Amino acid sequence: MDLDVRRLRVLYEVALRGGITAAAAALHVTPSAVSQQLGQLAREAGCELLERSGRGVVLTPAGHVLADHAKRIIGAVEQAQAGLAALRRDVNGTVRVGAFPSAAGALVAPAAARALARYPDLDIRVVEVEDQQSRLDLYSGTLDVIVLQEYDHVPTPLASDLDRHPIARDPMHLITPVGWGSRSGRLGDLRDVRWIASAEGTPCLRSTLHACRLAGFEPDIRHRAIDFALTLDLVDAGLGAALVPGLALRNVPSGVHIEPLADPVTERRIFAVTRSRGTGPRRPAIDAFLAELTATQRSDLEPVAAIR
Amino acid sequence: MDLDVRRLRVLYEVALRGGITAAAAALHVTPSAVSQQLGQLAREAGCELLERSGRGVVLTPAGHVLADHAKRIIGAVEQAQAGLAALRRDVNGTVRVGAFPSAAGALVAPAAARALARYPDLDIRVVEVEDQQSRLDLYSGTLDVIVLQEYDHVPTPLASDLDRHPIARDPMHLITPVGWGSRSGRLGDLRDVRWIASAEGTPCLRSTLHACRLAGFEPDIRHRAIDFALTLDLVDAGLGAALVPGLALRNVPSGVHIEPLADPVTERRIFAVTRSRGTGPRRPAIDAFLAELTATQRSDLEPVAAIR
DNA sequence: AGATCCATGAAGCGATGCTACAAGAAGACT
DNA sequence: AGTCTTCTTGTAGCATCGCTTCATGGATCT
Repeated sequence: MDLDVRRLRVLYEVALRGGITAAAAALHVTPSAVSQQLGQLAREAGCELLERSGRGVVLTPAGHVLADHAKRIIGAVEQAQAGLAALRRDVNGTVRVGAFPSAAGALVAPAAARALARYPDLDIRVVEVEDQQSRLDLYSGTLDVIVLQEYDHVPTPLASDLDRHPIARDPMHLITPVGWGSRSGRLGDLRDVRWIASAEGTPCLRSTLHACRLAGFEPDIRHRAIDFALTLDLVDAGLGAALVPGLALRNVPSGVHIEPLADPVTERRIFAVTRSRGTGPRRPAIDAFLAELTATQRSDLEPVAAIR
Repeated sequence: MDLDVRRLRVLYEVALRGGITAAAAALHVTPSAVSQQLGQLAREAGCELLERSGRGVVLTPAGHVLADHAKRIIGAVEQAQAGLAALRRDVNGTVRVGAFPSAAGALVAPAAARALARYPDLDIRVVEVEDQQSRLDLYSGTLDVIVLQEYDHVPTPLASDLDRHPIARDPMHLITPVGWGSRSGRLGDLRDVRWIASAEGTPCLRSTLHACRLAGFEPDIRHRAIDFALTLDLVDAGLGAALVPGLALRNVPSGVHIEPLADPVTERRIFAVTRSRGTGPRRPAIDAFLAELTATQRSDLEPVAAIR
């Protein structure tokens, strides 16, 4: 007669991921188990919650309603745990952090190290994630904190039930082979050279195109690299110029010349996102880690100077 | 790592009933099971939730916090069920109604019969309850609707998370042995006769005393009856007069004379109480029953005329 | 048409939660 | 004081539940 909250969790995950197999993967069980739980839940609810659509399933109206309630219930449970942890006032438990590669290495790792040093009972787990996937994992509780980037001309919309915690501004840098000599950051001087940029559809590529067009030319992109380390290696080999955010400039090859991008300054903003706790405290462990993350010094963002 | 909602239910029940044994009875399990669940919950929570105090247990601060969250979570689950039922728009399931005896017989039973006749899938269960106990059962979900009474000079406080649904006003009647002749409802004429009243501490007794004192005398109470049927039998035997609410006047013995109590009119108000659904619908089944209950005709409240 | 992916069902096994019973602690009664 | 009662907690055993594995049935893509 009563709805089982554990099954509601399963339904919520299915609604989030859009399928039984995906939900099963997120829950670390087999699709069969998910299917059985949903079947039982439908019996408890007294009506069909999802129907087959092609190869997969879609939620019925009742399924959507119930999934929405499930979200609220799961939030209330998490709030209870947070309230309890806040009452104990001790920072422990696990904090799962998802971040894109350059932030993970330059920002999250040091912050995690500081937090772990300060709170011995803390367990921080860093996962490299894709932007889109990370939001699902944040909603489902697989992740507690995600670190996102936002290029200044591409604002990132954020749902109202998520909290935004600014971390840093990360200015773009112009990098060229040392053989080319210094350009003093003038983008316009590089209208006729070969370029290295990120893959189609990435915000980094859009940012590069945006900056070049502002400077009055269309870059001649010859090479594509998603990993900034590869970008640096390509530049080091003299294959072209590139625009790279400062955070990615760690362990720079010796053949790469770096200079800050002169006016107009192009930069990306880096921020953390957590599930919003409408009322009531967040888990102290999460707050402790966020404190370390947002306390990042400006110097951490300019490793260029240290390397040059 | 996660708090189990089923265990939170157990904790909530313990907080409500004030003990493990009482909670176990309400949950229809053995105290041992409750104790084990609480132990497991304490391990999940990471701190003690209750401590022994004398023969029983009391909640620790953490226990109170968690029980409070549990209440919210349970409410959210119930809201989910209500939302689902409202979506199905069909009136079915079980409605458990608690009422004091006279209302149960005169009001609840006919309303339940009408509701059952109109909605074949409905399952209504009427339970005779004590006022105090019924509120706990309402909170814990053992009952969905309780019917309470309120004498006009003794207002009944109601928590903010409960909804009040007025049903009827039930005026008091003056009943005397037929041999005494008609008194035309003047209470002052009966200052020197023997009286029959309810037991110490009952609101009915307070109401009788209040009415007599307003009329300027202290009644000479010789007999005590809680059940109004017994009161009527005692009056029928010529042992005294009594003040009885109209609803109790069913199947009146032939030797009993009934007349409405003249000014000042003393009456009790009868109302139903349900758990408040802050936002979102109530279960259609409960609404359907409430509709029948509040649609009670005035004629139902004056069976006197039909019997006289 | 074959191949692939996804959801669902049946059988079996391990874990979980219950009952029954016993023991210990703290009032209440005589 | 001593005994009784009441309440909670612990242990052993058993039923139920939920998972995995394996197999089946649709639906889409090539």
